[in-house]
Amino acid sequence: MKRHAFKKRMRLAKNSDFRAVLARKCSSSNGLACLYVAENYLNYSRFGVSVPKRCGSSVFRNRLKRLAREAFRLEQQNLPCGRDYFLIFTLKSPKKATSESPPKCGPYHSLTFDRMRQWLLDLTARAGKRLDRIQHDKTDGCDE
RNA sequence: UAAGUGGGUCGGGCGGUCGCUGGAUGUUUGAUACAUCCAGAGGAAAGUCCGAGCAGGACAGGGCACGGUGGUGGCUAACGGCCACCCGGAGCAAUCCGCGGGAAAGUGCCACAGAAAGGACACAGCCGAUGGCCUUACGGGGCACAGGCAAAGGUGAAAUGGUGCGGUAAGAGCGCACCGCGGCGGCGGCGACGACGCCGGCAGGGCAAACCCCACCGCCUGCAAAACCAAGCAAGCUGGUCAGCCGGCCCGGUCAUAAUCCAGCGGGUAGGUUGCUUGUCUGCGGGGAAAUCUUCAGGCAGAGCCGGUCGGCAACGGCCGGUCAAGAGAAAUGAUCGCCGCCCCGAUUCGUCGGGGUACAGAACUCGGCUUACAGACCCACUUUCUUU
RNA sequence: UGGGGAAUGGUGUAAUGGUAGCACAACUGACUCUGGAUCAGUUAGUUGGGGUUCGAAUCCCUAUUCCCCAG
Repeated sequence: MKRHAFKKRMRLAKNSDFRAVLARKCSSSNGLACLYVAENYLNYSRFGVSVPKRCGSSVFRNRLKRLAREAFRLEQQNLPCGRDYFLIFTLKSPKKATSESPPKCGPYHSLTFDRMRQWLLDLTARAGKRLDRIQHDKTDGCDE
């Protein structure tokens, strides 16, 4: 039976952890969210989410975080091990509902769990590829 | 039957799979991991508009300043909250709305318009009965000198009570009727106040959500408060001692004569535990060397909730019984699937089928309120109208 | 989380309770062969909802949005 646990130690918790991931400067984006990757040299991966206030109400921001964590929990077997991931939601949610547009037509509100899973796979693949390339260049540089 | 008013309750349900947080037990480890059991968001958790608890300010006192409240009586730990009543306004009514003390303590403002916005009757004006002067055909006529008057003044939100009749030279509460207003008296009410009777012909405009006055209340800061542990930097510089602190001022109080004090600069950490989620006692058991910690069971105390009963119009209070106790910390309370509810749309062989929707919103020290947001569902009481009896 | 403050044309800002003003921008016209500059004119405003007042940008209540500070 597969384990799909997402324990406390697999979360990015401290401010220094988040700063370290951002300082690695290896990211990919699809216009709605942005994923940063860094090596952590552990035998498991860690994950953190940041949802700015402009994305919506508190309830909705909570839902975004839960969806992202759930996607990571179910997909972590297919991801390379020993890395820190930091997902940032970047897009601004539409303001108060006008008579023209109902309030729940933003790009995030039509988001389902399956699409979030697709996002995560896509972003992690692209960012991982970049990380590999940076690593390769660096080791080459060190060899010289 | 239709329309409406007020109050209250709920705010999807069941099951499968995979997960998260806290606690207990068991196995285990260098940190830990795994298994079982139990518990795990709301009526507004929200806004942060008030009031308390709690913590600190060395003591936590008084006055001033400043701020808040503002009909009366009650409830409450307290409140700007709640209940009942009074007054004013809206509505046919149920009912709703009102920061609703003082303008005769003082100051200020009242633009434009208007004679005038509070100072007189100054301006403009009316009359000139009475007295005076002139004239006369002796019937009277004229002048506006004395004097009388406050009605009328294109205004304005507001103009020295209003309407009507009488009255007069012209007028006027000058007189009368009704309405308004003020004072007095006893009566009803705890009181705000009310109704009645008598008297007064009428005081003297509005604004206090302008300053202010009166009454009452309020020390200040806030769990990122505060305490402890660990790590780490520095042990330096400047100023003070008649100081400094009690956050504005005074009284009063306190530490205290010089560092191990205070303030500022510089430097360094920004990790953990407690606070923190009912409290306390007893019993059995478990951990620990001990202090002590803790599961479970029972009792007690509570400002939680529900039901009953008593007092009260009610808010609320007393008694009895039952029930429930979330505790995260880059921040848990979830994701997905199936079935069933409810609403809408389209088909319908009236058996159903398909599609869509199911609100507002997420605890952060804890309570009592207020305000704001909200798909829908249900209950109770009442008012008006229609129909029937 | 706690504290403090603000909201005025598209933008930046003034206004003792009494006609909402100024500058830039936009538009129109004049000047010019055309554009710029200049001149003349126009449009467009007190964050929403209540209340006090004869009358609120201003005073009071309430909601919304934004900004600053502490750590």
